[in-house]
Amino acid sequence: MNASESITRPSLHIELLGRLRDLIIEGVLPPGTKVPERELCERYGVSRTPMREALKVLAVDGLVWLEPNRGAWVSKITIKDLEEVFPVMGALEALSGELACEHITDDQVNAIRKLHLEMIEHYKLRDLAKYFQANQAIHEAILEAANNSELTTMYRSLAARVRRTRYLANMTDERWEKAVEEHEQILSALENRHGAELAQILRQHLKSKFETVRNWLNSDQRVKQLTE
Amino acid sequence: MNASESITRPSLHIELLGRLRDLIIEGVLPPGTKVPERELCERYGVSRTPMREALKVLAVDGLVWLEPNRGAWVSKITIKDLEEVFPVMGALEALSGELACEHITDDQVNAIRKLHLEMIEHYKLRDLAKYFQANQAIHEAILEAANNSELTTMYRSLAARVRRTRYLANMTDERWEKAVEEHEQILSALENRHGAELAQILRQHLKSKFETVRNWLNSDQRVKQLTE
DNA sequence: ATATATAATTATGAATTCATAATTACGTCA
DNA sequence: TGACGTAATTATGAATTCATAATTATATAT
Repeated sequence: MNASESITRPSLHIELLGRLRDLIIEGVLPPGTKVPERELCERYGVSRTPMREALKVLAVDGLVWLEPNRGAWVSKITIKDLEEVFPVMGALEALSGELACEHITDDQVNAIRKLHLEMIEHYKLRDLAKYFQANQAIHEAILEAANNSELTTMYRSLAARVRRTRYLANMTDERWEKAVEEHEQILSALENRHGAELAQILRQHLKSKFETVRNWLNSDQRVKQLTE
Repeated sequence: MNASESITRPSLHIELLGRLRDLIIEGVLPPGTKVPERELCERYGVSRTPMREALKVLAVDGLVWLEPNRGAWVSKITIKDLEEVFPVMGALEALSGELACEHITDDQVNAIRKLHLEMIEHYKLRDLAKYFQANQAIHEAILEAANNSELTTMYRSLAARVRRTRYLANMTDERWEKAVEEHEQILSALENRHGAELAQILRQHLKSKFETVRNWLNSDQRVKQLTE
């Protein structure tokens, strides 16, 4: 018997996990705020049990902070946190580049090239939101090509935490241009299956991104918003 | 007011998390077995609520598998899983080497040298258990010197999963000798703060380890034990 | 008015309860 | 005997309840 077709309703805490993660990543629940447990339970029509199970998982993921007997709080993002997260993300991204070059098919390269060209269009039109979307899709496609689910899980978990910094608003024209140039190199390395080179570029690419985030975090109002 | 001294009792699910993790890593609960929820609740004198919270967290960690409406099962380890885990561990270990070389103090190097010499003694006496213990302590010390809590968390989570393969029994004399040689290089690179070199050695070191594990997994009875 | 002590309220952590799904035991019939 | 269907049992998922910790409101004294 093959169990792959068996009908399984996902449990409530798994469903909630997705919703809560989105609320935090999208910034609906901003860093530093208390997670309104009762309110969320009412909103999603569930009892506290699955909600609290989901919160425990999010705590391990680093998106919320559990204060014993005082409830759950949305994690703040400090510069120190990012200084720790980025090198790890860099290592994972470099690995994803290496593995992608080993496994990637021509079809997958073509798909990425298509995304790349779309991204360039968005860049030319200075459509930051769409640029960002295409950008993210490219990195996801490389991850997909790397074909390593452990890597994917870990990378996504870190990416989610960085994403909610919404650093994009702080992207300078100069930085943007550089990012696009780096993406040309990324595509080229992928096309030629130059794993080591791609790893190196992706690391550099992420380092530049970190600088953007760092600048963003250093601007006064942002520091307030995220760390108070 | 400084909250650093405030008294906080850890919640039950956190306590349980540690106990359960140990039970799985130590092999008391072998891969593929059902997690005896009721039994464990009685054993630790807790209700099902915190126990189930802990299981949800372990599921995210990859140590247990939750089958909807059928309970929790200790995750099996397949060769395919390890083929995914090892490259990721390699990348993380390489990073830990790089970062350690940037930050490590002379005291820390001395401590590692001491551990290294102890390890060599255990090797000469062919005391596998003690050798393994010292070995693990060295890798932990490098991780400590890297001074990156994100990295530490991720590395430990993967290391725990690999550790429970108990591959050591399968270590050949030849392999053991090679491992010791690699450790000489590790110490030397650390002493000289050669980050890139250390990263490279650690990656190689882990790759050899993977080969040992792979051989171990390929021996018939082990495959049965872990995957049936 | 401000600080402190006490009471009322609310939120949290965890046990318990309950509905339902899954499993096992039993009985029937070929 | 063994395949099938049904009943009894057990386990699971989630809601509810309950004891206690934390917070807020109120009262008292300086």
